[in-house]
Amino acid sequence: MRIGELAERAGTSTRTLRYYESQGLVCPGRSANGYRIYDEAELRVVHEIRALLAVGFGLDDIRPFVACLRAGNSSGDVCPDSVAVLRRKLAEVDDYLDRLGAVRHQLHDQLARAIAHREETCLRTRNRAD
Amino acid sequence: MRIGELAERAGTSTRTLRYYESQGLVCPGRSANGYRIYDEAELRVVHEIRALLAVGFGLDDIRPFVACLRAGNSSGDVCPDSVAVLRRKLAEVDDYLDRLGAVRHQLHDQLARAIAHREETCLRTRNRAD
DNA sequence: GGTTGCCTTGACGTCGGCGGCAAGGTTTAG
DNA sequence: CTAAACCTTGCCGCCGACGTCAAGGCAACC
Repeated sequence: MRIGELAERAGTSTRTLRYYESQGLVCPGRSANGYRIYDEAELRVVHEIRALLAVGFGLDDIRPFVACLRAGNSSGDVCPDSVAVLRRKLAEVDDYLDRLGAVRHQLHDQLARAIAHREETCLRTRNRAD
Repeated sequence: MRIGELAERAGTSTRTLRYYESQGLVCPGRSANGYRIYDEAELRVVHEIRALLAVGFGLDDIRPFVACLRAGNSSGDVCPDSVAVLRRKLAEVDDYLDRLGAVRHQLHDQLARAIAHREETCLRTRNRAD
Protein backbone atom coordinates (compact mmCIF):
# COMPACT_ATOMS: atom_id res chain seq x y z
CA MET A 1 0.00 0.00 0.00
CA ARG A 2 1.24 3.48 -0.85
CA ILE A 3 1.21 6.56 1.34
CA GLY A 4 -2.05 8.02 0.08
CA GLU A 5 -4.01 4.86 0.82
CA LEU A 6 -2.46 4.48 4.26
CA ALA A 7 -3.22 8.11 5.05
CA GLU A 8 -6.85 7.67 4.10
CA ARG A 9 -7.27 4.39 5.94
CA ALA A 10 -5.61 5.83 9.03
CA GLY A 11 -7.68 8.99 8.86
CA THR A 12 -4.72 11.31 8.54
CA SER A 13 -2.59 13.03 5.93
CA THR A 14 0.40 12.00 3.84
CA ARG A 15 2.28 14.91 5.35
CA THR A 16 1.72 13.44 8.78
CA LEU A 17 2.95 10.01 7.73
CA ARG A 18 6.13 11.48 6.25
CA TYR A 19 6.60 13.41 9.47
CA TYR A 20 6.28 10.24 11.55
CA GLU A 21 8.87 8.65 9.31
CA SER A 22 11.23 11.60 9.81
CA GLN A 23 10.80 10.99 13.53
CA GLY A 24 11.61 7.33 13.14
CA LEU A 25 8.16 6.04 14.09
CA VAL A 26 7.35 4.34 10.80
CA CYS A 27 9.84 2.92 8.33
CA PRO A 28 8.26 1.96 5.02
CA GLY A 29 10.02 0.15 2.19
CA ARG A 30 10.47 1.69 -1.22
CA SER A 31 9.28 0.50 -4.58
CA ALA A 32 11.46 0.74 -7.71
CA ASN A 33 10.31 4.28 -8.50
CA GLY A 34 11.02 5.51 -4.99
CA TYR A 35 7.46 5.43 -3.67
CA ARG A 36 6.97 4.46 -0.04
CA ILE A 37 5.43 1.02 0.44
CA TYR A 38 3.64 0.15 3.68
CA ASP A 39 2.34 -3.22 4.80
CA GLU A 40 -0.80 -3.83 6.82
CA ALA A 41 1.04 -3.83 10.14
CA GLU A 42 1.94 -0.18 9.65
CA LEU A 43 -1.75 0.71 9.71
CA ARG A 44 -1.91 -0.69 13.19
CA VAL A 45 1.16 1.28 14.17
CA VAL A 46 -0.30 4.52 12.85
CA HIS A 47 -3.52 3.89 14.74
CA GLU A 48 -1.51 3.39 17.92
CA ILE A 49 0.34 6.63 17.34
CA ARG A 50 -2.86 8.56 16.72
CA ALA A 51 -4.56 7.12 19.78
CA LEU A 52 -1.67 8.02 22.05
CA LEU A 53 -1.34 11.50 20.56
CA ALA A 54 -5.03 12.05 21.23
CA VAL A 55 -4.46 11.21 24.88
CA GLY A 56 -1.77 13.87 25.08
CA PHE A 57 1.43 11.90 24.53
CA GLY A 58 4.32 13.40 22.59
CA LEU A 59 5.93 11.49 19.76
CA ASP A 60 8.95 10.76 21.96
CA ASP A 61 6.73 9.07 24.52
CA ILE A 62 5.08 7.01 21.82
CA ARG A 63 8.26 5.44 20.49
CA PRO A 64 8.34 2.57 23.03
CA PHE A 65 4.78 1.61 22.18
CA VAL A 66 5.59 1.37 18.49
CA ALA A 67 8.68 -0.69 19.25
CA CYS A 68 6.53 -2.96 21.39
CA LEU A 69 4.07 -3.52 18.57
CA ARG A 70 6.93 -4.14 16.15
CA ALA A 71 8.31 -6.75 18.54
CA GLY A 72 5.20 -8.78 17.77
CA ASN A 73 3.05 -8.03 20.79
CA SER A 74 -0.69 -7.84 20.38
CA SER A 75 -0.73 -4.57 22.27
CA GLY A 76 1.81 -1.77 22.39
CA ASP A 77 1.24 -1.37 26.13
CA VAL A 78 2.71 -4.54 27.50
CA CYS A 79 6.46 -3.94 27.23
CA PRO A 80 8.40 -2.61 30.22
CA ASP A 81 9.32 0.66 28.52
CA SER A 82 5.70 1.28 27.59
CA VAL A 83 4.55 0.55 31.11
CA ALA A 84 7.14 2.97 32.44
CA VAL A 85 5.86 5.69 30.14
CA LEU A 86 2.27 4.92 31.15
CA ARG A 87 3.20 5.24 34.81
CA ARG A 88 5.01 8.50 34.24
CA LYS A 89 2.20 9.93 32.17
CA LEU A 90 -0.39 8.93 34.74
CA ALA A 91 1.66 10.71 37.39
CA GLU A 92 1.95 13.76 35.17
CA VAL A 93 -1.79 13.80 34.58
CA ASP A 94 -2.47 13.45 38.30
CA ASP A 95 -0.13 16.31 38.97
CA TYR A 96 -1.74 18.44 36.32
CA LEU A 97 -5.19 17.60 37.64
CA ASP A 98 -4.15 18.84 41.07
CA ARG A 99 -2.83 22.10 39.76
CA LEU A 100 -5.79 22.61 37.46
CA GLY A 101 -8.10 21.94 40.39
CA ALA A 102 -6.31 24.64 42.37
CA VAL A 103 -6.64 27.00 39.43
CA ARG A 104 -10.33 26.23 39.18
CA HIS A 105 -10.72 26.96 42.87
CA GLN A 106 -8.91 30.26 42.54
CA LEU A 107 -10.90 31.30 39.49
CA HIS A 108 -14.12 30.41 41.24
CA ASP A 109 -13.24 32.51 44.29
CA GLN A 110 -11.98 35.36 42.16
CA LEU A 111 -15.19 35.38 40.16
CA ALA A 112 -17.34 35.19 43.29
CA ARG A 113 -15.50 38.09 44.88
CA ALA A 114 -15.72 40.17 41.71
CA ILE A 115 -19.45 39.66 41.48
CA ALA A 116 -19.93 40.38 45.17
CA HIS A 117 -17.92 43.56 44.80
CA ARG A 118 -19.99 44.64 41.84
CA GLU A 119 -23.26 44.07 43.66
CA GLU A 120 -22.01 45.99 46.64
CA THR A 121 -20.92 48.89 44.48
CA CYS A 122 -24.23 48.75 42.70
CA LEU A 123 -26.09 49.00 46.01
CA ARG A 124 -24.04 51.96 47.12
CA THR A 125 -24.72 53.70 43.83
CA ARG A 126 -28.42 53.10 44.26
CA ASN A 127 -28.34 54.42 47.81
CA ARG A 128 -26.62 57.55 46.65
CA ALA A 129 -29.31 57.92 44.04
CA ASP A 130 -31.99 57.80 46.73
CA MET B 1 11.43 54.25 37.38
CA ARG B 2 13.25 52.81 34.36
CA ILE B 3 12.75 49.44 32.77
CA GLY B 4 15.53 47.63 34.62
CA GLU B 5 14.20 48.58 38.02
CA LEU B 6 10.64 47.67 37.13
CA ALA B 7 11.78 44.33 35.78
CA GLU B 8 13.63 43.54 38.97
CA ARG B 9 10.81 44.69 41.23
CA ALA B 10 8.28 42.72 39.21
CA GLY B 11 10.48 39.64 39.16
CA THR B 12 10.75 39.46 35.40
CA SER B 13 12.95 40.62 32.53
CA THR B 14 13.25 43.81 30.52
CA ARG B 15 12.55 41.79 27.40
CA THR B 16 9.24 40.71 28.88
CA LEU B 17 8.25 44.28 29.70
CA ARG B 18 9.06 45.43 26.20
CA TYR B 19 7.01 42.55 24.87
CA TYR B 20 4.02 43.53 27.02
CA GLU B 21 4.35 47.03 25.65
CA SER B 22 4.40 45.74 22.07
CA GLN B 23 1.17 43.94 22.93
CA GLY B 24 -0.36 47.13 24.30
CA LEU B 25 -0.52 45.98 27.92
CA VAL B 26 1.79 48.60 29.39
CA CYS B 27 2.39 52.08 28.00
CA PRO B 28 5.31 53.84 29.68
CA GLY B 29 6.31 57.46 29.09
CA ARG B 30 9.69 58.42 27.70
CA SER B 31 12.41 60.56 29.16
CA ALA B 32 14.37 63.07 27.07
CA ASN B 33 16.92 60.46 26.01
CA GLY B 34 14.29 57.98 24.92
CA TYR B 35 14.36 55.75 27.99
CA ARG B 36 11.06 54.22 29.10
CA ILE B 37 9.71 55.73 32.33
CA TYR B 38 7.21 53.79 34.43
CA ASP B 39 5.25 55.02 37.44
CA GLU B 40 4.36 52.95 40.48
CA ALA B 41 0.96 51.97 39.12
CA GLU B 42 2.63 50.03 36.32
CA LEU B 43 4.20 47.73 38.88
CA ARG B 44 0.74 46.78 39.98
CA VAL B 45 -0.28 46.20 36.37
CA VAL B 46 2.70 43.96 35.71
CA HIS B 47 1.93 41.94 38.83
CA GLU B 48 -1.63 41.49 37.62
CA ILE B 49 -0.38 40.31 34.23
CA ARG B 50 2.03 37.85 35.79
CA ALA B 51 -0.57 36.48 38.17
CA LEU B 52 -3.07 35.86 35.38
CA LEU B 53 -0.44 34.34 33.10
CA ALA B 54 0.49 31.96 35.89
CA VAL B 55 -3.14 30.83 36.05
CA GLY B 56 -3.06 30.02 32.36
CA PHE B 57 -4.52 33.14 30.77
CA GLY B 58 -3.24 34.42 27.45
CA LEU B 59 -2.21 38.04 27.01
CA ASP B 60 -5.38 38.71 25.04
CA ASP B 61 -7.50 37.52 27.93
CA ILE B 62 -5.56 39.74 30.30
CA ARG B 63 -6.18 42.98 28.46
CA PRO B 64 -9.56 43.69 30.12
CA PHE B 65 -8.05 43.25 33.58
CA VAL B 66 -5.34 45.77 32.84
CA ALA B 67 -7.89 48.20 31.46
CA CYS B 68 -9.95 47.71 34.60
CA LEU B 69 -6.99 48.54 36.82
CA ARG B 70 -6.20 51.57 34.67
CA ALA B 71 -9.77 52.75 35.09
CA GLY B 72 -8.97 53.25 38.74
CA ASN B 73 -10.46 50.11 40.25
CA SER B 74 -8.77 48.57 43.26
CA SER B 75 -8.94 45.17 41.56
CA GLY B 76 -8.69 44.23 37.91
CA ASP B 77 -11.47 41.68 38.35
CA VAL B 78 -14.48 43.86 38.94
CA CYS B 79 -15.24 45.25 35.48
CA PRO B 80 -17.83 43.54 33.28
CA ASP B 81 -15.30 42.51 30.63
CA SER B 82 -13.05 40.96 33.24
CA VAL B 83 -15.94 39.07 34.79
CA ALA B 84 -16.89 37.78 31.36
CA VAL B 85 -13.36 36.50 30.81
CA LEU B 86 -13.34 34.93 34.27
CA ARG B 87 -16.57 33.12 33.51
CA ARG B 88 -15.30 31.89 30.18
CA LYS B 89 -12.01 30.74 31.63
CA LEU B 90 -13.74 28.95 34.47
CA ALA B 91 -15.89 27.14 31.93
CA GLU B 92 -12.81 26.26 29.89
CA VAL B 93 -11.05 24.92 32.96
CA ASP B 94 -14.08 22.86 33.93
CA ASP B 95 -14.19 21.45 30.43
CA TYR B 96 -10.51 20.65 30.48
CA LEU B 97 -10.82 19.06 33.89
CA ASP B 98 -13.51 16.76 32.53
CA ARG B 99 -11.42 15.68 29.58
CA LEU B 100 -8.31 15.29 31.67
CA GLY B 101 -10.28 13.18 34.10
CA ALA B 102 -11.35 10.94 31.25
CA VAL B 103 -7.76 10.69 30.10
CA ARG B 104 -6.66 9.78 33.59
CA HIS B 105 -9.29 7.08 33.70
CA GLN B 106 -8.16 5.66 30.38
CA LEU B 107 -4.50 5.73 31.34
CA HIS B 108 -5.29 4.04 34.62
CA ASP B 109 -7.18 1.23 32.90
CA GLN B 110 -4.59 0.88 30.17
CA LEU B 111 -1.85 0.58 32.77
CA ALA B 112 -3.80 -1.93 34.83
CA ARG B 113 -4.48 -4.11 31.79
CA ALA B 114 -0.87 -3.95 30.69
CA ILE B 115 0.35 -5.07 34.11
CA ALA B 116 -2.28 -7.81 34.28
CA HIS B 117 -1.24 -9.03 30.87
CA ARG B 118 2.40 -9.05 31.87
CA GLU B 119 1.72 -11.05 35.02
CA GLU B 120 -0.37 -13.52 33.08
CA THR B 121 2.35 -13.96 30.49
CA CYS B 122 4.87 -14.33 33.27
CA LEU B 123 2.78 -17.11 34.84
CA ARG B 124 2.45 -18.93 31.54
CA THR B 125 6.18 -18.68 31.02
CA ARG B 126 6.80 -20.09 34.48
CA ASN B 127 4.35 -22.91 33.87
CA ARG B 128 6.12 -23.80 30.65
CA ALA B 129 9.35 -23.81 32.59
CA ASP B 130 7.91 -26.33 35.09
C1' DG C 1 39.06 59.39 27.71
C1' DG C 2 38.17 54.90 28.80
C1' DT C 3 35.35 51.65 31.13
C1' DT C 4 31.19 50.10 33.01
C1' DG C 5 26.39 49.69 33.07
C1' DC C 6 22.42 51.24 31.80
C1' DC C 7 19.28 51.89 27.75
C1' DT C 8 17.48 51.62 22.55
C1' DT C 9 15.58 48.98 18.21
C1' DG C 10 15.59 44.94 15.33
C1' DA C 11 15.69 40.44 14.12
C1' DC C 12 16.17 35.57 14.65
C1' DG C 13 15.55 31.14 17.77
C1' DT C 14 12.60 28.14 20.73
C1' DC C 15 9.12 23.97 21.05
C1' DG C 16 5.74 20.28 18.46
C1' DG C 17 3.00 18.50 15.16
C1' DC C 18 2.04 19.19 11.49
C1' DG C 19 -0.15 22.47 6.94
C1' DG C 20 0.89 24.18 2.62
C1' DC C 21 3.42 25.24 -1.38
C1' DA C 22 7.04 24.65 -5.04
C1' DA C 23 9.18 22.05 -8.56
C1' DG C 24 9.62 18.04 -10.36
C1' DG C 25 9.12 12.60 -11.60
C1' DT C 26 5.72 8.47 -12.63
C1' DT C 27 1.83 6.11 -14.11
C1' DT C 28 -2.59 5.61 -16.02
C1' DA C 29 -6.64 6.83 -18.64
C1' DG C 30 -8.83 9.00 -22.39
C1' DC D 1 -0.57 13.75 -26.64
C1' DT D 2 -2.05 15.37 -22.70
C1' DA D 3 -4.35 15.78 -18.60
C1' DA D 4 -5.13 13.90 -14.09
C1' DA D 5 -3.77 11.86 -10.10
C1' DC D 6 -0.45 10.00 -7.79
C1' DC D 7 4.30 10.34 -5.74
C1' DT D 8 9.13 12.66 -4.30
C1' DT D 9 12.19 16.18 -1.53
C1' DG D 10 12.65 20.53 0.61
C1' DC D 11 11.55 24.54 2.88
C1' DC D 12 8.72 28.19 5.10
C1' DG D 13 4.63 29.17 8.26
C1' DC D 14 2.06 28.62 12.56
C1' DC D 15 1.15 29.58 17.67
C1' DG D 16 2.80 32.29 22.31
C1' DA D 17 5.63 34.24 25.45
C1' DC D 18 9.35 35.28 25.55
C1' DG D 19 15.30 34.36 25.25
C1' DT D 20 19.26 35.83 23.01
C1' DC D 21 22.28 38.14 20.42
C1' DA D 22 23.86 42.46 17.63
C1' DA D 23 24.96 47.12 17.06
C1' DG D 24 24.74 51.20 18.87
C1' DG D 25 23.47 55.54 22.13
C1' DC D 26 23.62 57.70 26.86
C1' DA D 27 25.30 58.53 31.67
C1' DA D 28 28.46 58.35 35.39
C1' DC D 29 32.77 57.59 37.49
C1' DC D 30 37.95 57.37 37.80
